[in-house]
Amino acid sequence: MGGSVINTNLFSLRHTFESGQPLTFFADYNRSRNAISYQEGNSMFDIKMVGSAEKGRLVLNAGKADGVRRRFRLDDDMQGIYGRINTDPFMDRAIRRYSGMRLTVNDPWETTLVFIISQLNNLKRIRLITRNIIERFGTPIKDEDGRVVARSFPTSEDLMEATEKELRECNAGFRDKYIRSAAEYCTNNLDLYRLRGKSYHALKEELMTISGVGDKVADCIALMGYGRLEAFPIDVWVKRTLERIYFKGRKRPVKQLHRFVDERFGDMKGYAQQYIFWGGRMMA
DNA sequence: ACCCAGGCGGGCG
DNA sequence: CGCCCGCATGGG
Repeated sequence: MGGSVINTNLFSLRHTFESGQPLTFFADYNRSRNAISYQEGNSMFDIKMVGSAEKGRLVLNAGKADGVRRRFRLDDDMQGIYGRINTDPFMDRAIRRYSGMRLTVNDPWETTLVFIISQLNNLKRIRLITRNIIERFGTPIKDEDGRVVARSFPTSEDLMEATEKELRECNAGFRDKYIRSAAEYCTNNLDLYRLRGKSYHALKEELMTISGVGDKVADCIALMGYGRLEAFPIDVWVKRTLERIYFKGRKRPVKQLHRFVDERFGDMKGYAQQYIFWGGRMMA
């Protein structure tokens, strides 16, 4: 069952959960309990955070500790990462305010689906659509009495049976065809789980062969589905924030922004992006 | 009414 | 290559 405890340094369950990453679209976070629960495969996770973000502990009522360590990147050296990306007053402020916010490690297919849904969309609707799809196509998980207590995230194979009409009913909108096509393609043509060893650029190239996955979404998948910290997805928020903080509010082509962050944040770009994304939204 | 959201594919020059 | 357009849907 559970019962285990993980000691944490510079980890905030709340900021991690509220920062718009794939897990946050289907896990349930209770702010007053400072606890989350979610389904992963056949296992249920129920995790409560105690103590401060600087030094705290995670109490697992359900779920395995090693999986939690990996999912929340608890072995990352945040002190070192902050030292690397805290390059200016804006970053300093974002790091202070969201101290302990981690990148999460998510399943490649889940991440792919979520970020296909994310295009031209907002966090609230991404969450709605994701939940609808899980509810409709996820495999039911039952208790001893046969009652459905949860549903697992639908695999690509599960989603091959989804019609465009059904996906529209999940509020997917024009993304229905991308979802269908990705489900089939990732079942029959591209095994996402075999891409883990590839270089960042090779990985991106493979991901972009999926219809509905372009440069930005591929970066999101690389970062949050494969843990590639070299990835720096630039969405409208990140673009605006970079321009505001580093270019006096002048519009800059995405290509130039990529060169800028490559130089500035180096191999910790991915973490920098998460703080710029969330800090830029919340501290505008 | 209009604009926007963790963009992408396709068509055109 | 780059540019421009349409795309569903709900909220401000």
